[in-house]
Amino acid sequence: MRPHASVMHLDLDAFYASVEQRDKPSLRGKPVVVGGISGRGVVSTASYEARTFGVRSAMSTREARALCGHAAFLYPRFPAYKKVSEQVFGILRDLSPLVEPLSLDEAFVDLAAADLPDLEVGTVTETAARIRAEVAEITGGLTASVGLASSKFIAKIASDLDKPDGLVVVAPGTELDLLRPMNVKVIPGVGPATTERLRRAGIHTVADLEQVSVEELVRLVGKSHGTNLYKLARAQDDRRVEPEREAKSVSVEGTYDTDLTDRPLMEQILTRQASEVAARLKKNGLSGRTITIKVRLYDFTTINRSATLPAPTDQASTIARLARTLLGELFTAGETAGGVRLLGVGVSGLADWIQEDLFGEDADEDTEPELPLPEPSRRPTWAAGMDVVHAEMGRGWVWGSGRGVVTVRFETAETPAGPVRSYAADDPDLQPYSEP
DNA sequence: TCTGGGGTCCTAGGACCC
DNA sequence: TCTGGGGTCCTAGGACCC
Repeated sequence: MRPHASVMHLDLDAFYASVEQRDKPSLRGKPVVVGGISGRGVVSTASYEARTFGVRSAMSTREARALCGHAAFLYPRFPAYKKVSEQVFGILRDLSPLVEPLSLDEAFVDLAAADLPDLEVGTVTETAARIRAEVAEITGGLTASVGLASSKFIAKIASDLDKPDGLVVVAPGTELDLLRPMNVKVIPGVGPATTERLRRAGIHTVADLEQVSVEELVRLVGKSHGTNLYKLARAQDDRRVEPEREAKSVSVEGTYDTDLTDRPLMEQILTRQASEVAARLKKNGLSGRTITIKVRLYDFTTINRSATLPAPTDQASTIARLARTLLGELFTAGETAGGVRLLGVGVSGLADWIQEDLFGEDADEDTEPELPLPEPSRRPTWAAGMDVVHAEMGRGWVWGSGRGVVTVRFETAETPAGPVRSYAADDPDLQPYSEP
């Protein structure tokens, strides 16, 4: 714990949905749900208007539709979110060299490393207010909620207290007053399983937790978690803001609308996923020794099987071959019999170097025949939400599609709400649009 | 048609080495 | 005729986060 409220936590409000409302003027003020739209999809982000109907992140899209059928259901547009995220991180890095990203929409910033006259409450509060204004300015109106406190733990809790568009400063010395009445669930790392264990021990609030000895907590939830909880219940947190964190694994997985049972098809899927993993490894100059496959069965039980190579690889063919072997072992053991809903491949044990290819063999020749694959929650060619451009009407986005017809609304962030038109799905005048 | 995808960290047991 | 102990690597599974 520091003597000043110099740790800032910033969180962009309903991030994906807010970017959609910015870029789709007709959706401003309306319920918007971004996520997997197809059979087994879940909600990534709901706009605040959709939240009033009870829609929440991680809820199945099916349930979200039942709660708020008139919402706009959109596929995520990651390139757009990434661009906004980079703009915001630019602002944060101009403020301090110590910025720790937690995701596209969330970061810690160490104000003690910023160029500020002092770290008094007034100064850091003004700084945070300025940053929030800059974020709104550069992103075209997106709001951020910010927490300022003497530690990461309290800053994170603070940013949540006045969402959306909030700014909360926890004055040094007042941390425990804030914390004690709160439910243990507010502690990051305390999820459903831990909450239940603590509940059975009669521990509900942080104040309850504070009464429990380390020994007892370790007995309840394990050594590492127990000692952490003991400290956090006392607001003891001296974790640093870490600007660079190295990746530890790279993986690709997909959930299929109908369960998979066909082994050759599953091998094809693994092979394609292995190529994606290899491409991402190469792009980042990484390679890894441990190949893991992940298989989620029809009943949601999850199986991982891994094997470790003598030397790291970034070769699609090597990853794919091993992945198929691991899958074969599951088939032999009869574990896939009931059907598989999710299949994935990952590489861990990463090194940021690649062993010299001493024998000049290999050169990844993926000559596997391309078979049609069921896409994970197969994206229609015209996915709801995607950007398009029409030869005469200009830019717009896909409102919906089906039965050979695409309906488009012609508007962008810079226009007023625009008109809706429908076209044949194969109309050559209509094309997907991507940022130049 | 309940339950995504990309991660991180922890635990626990067995192999193996000194 | 008794049954070390520490350390590291590997595998599998689970909890959790956004």
